[in-house]
Amino acid sequence: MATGRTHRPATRSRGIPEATVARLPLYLRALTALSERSVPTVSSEELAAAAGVNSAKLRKDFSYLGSYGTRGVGYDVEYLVYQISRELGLTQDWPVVIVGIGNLGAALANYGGFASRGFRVAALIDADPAMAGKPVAGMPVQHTDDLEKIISDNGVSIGVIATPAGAAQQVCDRLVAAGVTSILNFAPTVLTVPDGVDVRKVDLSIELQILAFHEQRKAGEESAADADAAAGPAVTKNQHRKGPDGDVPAVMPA
Amino acid sequence: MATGRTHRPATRSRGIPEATVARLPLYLRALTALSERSVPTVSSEELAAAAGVNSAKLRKDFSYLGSYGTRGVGYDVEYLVYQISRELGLTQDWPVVIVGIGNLGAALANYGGFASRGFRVAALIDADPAMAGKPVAGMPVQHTDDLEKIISDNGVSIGVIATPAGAAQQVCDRLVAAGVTSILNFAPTVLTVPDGVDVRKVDLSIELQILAFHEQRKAGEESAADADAAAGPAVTKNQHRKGPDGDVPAVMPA
DNA sequence: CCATCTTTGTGCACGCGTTCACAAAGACAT
DNA sequence: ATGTCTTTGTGAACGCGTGCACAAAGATGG
Repeated sequence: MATGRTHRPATRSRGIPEATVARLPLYLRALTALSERSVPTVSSEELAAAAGVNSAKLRKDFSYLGSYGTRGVGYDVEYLVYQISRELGLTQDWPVVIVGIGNLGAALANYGGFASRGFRVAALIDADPAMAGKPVAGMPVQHTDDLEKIISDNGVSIGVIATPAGAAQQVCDRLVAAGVTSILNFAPTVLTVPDGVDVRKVDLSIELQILAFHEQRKAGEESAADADAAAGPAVTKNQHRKGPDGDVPAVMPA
Repeated sequence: MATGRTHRPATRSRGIPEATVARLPLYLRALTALSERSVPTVSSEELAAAAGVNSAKLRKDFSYLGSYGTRGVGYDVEYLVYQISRELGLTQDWPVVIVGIGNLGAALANYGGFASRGFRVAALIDADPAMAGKPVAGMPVQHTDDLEKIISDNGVSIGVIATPAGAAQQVCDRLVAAGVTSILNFAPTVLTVPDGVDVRKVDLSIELQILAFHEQRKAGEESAADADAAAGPAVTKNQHRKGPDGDVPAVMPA
């Protein structure tokens, strides 16, 4: 017995499944596009195609929000845009700070998608004194020393971490201590946060590695038996069977 | 209908669950850190803590790869690093191209995490003639016209799309036609690709919106006051009907 | 007003992923 | 060698997410 049970049943979403929440922005984007083209109504089938999901899934997702459709007709685009926006909390303004104004941080600061939908970059923060005052995306970079004051003055509750991995946890701790309760982490590290703080991570390296896995698998299927020719000492350890896979693992580095 | 999209029942991983594959890079990172500190072995409990996952989950994940641990001791760090690397296909070199060298594309080009682990930026491609030849991350940007040639000359099978949303599908089509079978998409669009092509998307805006949802929920729990009748226009489902187009729907919030 | 047609909303079944809990396996001390 | 102790590997239960398939709801036309 190692640790006591601090079992949280995850986030108690107001009845809306997490998987559904993750798709709402997708629907919202598709709906916004329709709205701009002045399309009045849309069927679940059409909208699902535009969002790249199954239509049954879409209908079930919407059912968690309430009954906003009209049978025989479909969904009112404008109405749905509003409902989803409200559900996602996009009808209010969310000031965010970006910490770590390197290449990525600067790119994020310039990213239009931020401001487009309820999010406003309240401040850019960097630890490098040479960056202080320097304008990025039409906004002066501020020094990390003022982090706490910036957070509290602007009522920031969402922070974006784009620092090197080594600084991420420290920055995270300061953000949380200053009152930030949601963090979007671009640094390749596992962040530890107290209960009640949400962390989402975006990791370019991980995404690429997942792609590489599938890519390797695809390559291995077409021309089977050519990538395993690597030499290596025979290992008595792996006498396990791996199922129907014809893979022959037998290599181990010293 | 226009798109006859065949929906994939996910990828048919050769026995290794997709969820496990997605965690392997996480384990690999933690193991690499241990390796650099010359730690010889690690228990599932320790490694799980470092990777931020449940230890039982980690053991089950590893069980899909084979029996690489020693009971009573743990896992050999070096051995596991190698096994996971091999499983992910990181023992070989993956040339990638980045298309769309704006702020984000440039940031990606400079991102160290790319080159660190089997991935090599083979080329930077942009549609802007003014960018052509300009060095970014010590590498000259090439024009979109040469995309097909670049792909085939370098044997690129992984492409990164960092273009504006409007250009993404077109770029995607050209990449796929040229032989790319894995795409990492940063453009806020749903990409349609033929069977056999993997697409992973990274969407900053979506991540923020998901955070906003939880943030709103957190705020709403503390001060349960305005949830429904907030700023919503007085429109009910049945009354709401947009007449003939021309009228501006009055459903949008401030 | 009734029939028909379209599309939503959802009950249900199934499969995947997660977690628990424990037996088996090996290290280590005596 | 034998017993004890640690840690793995996994069977089994459970819960969530997905997709099918269909009844209910409403529009539309006669």
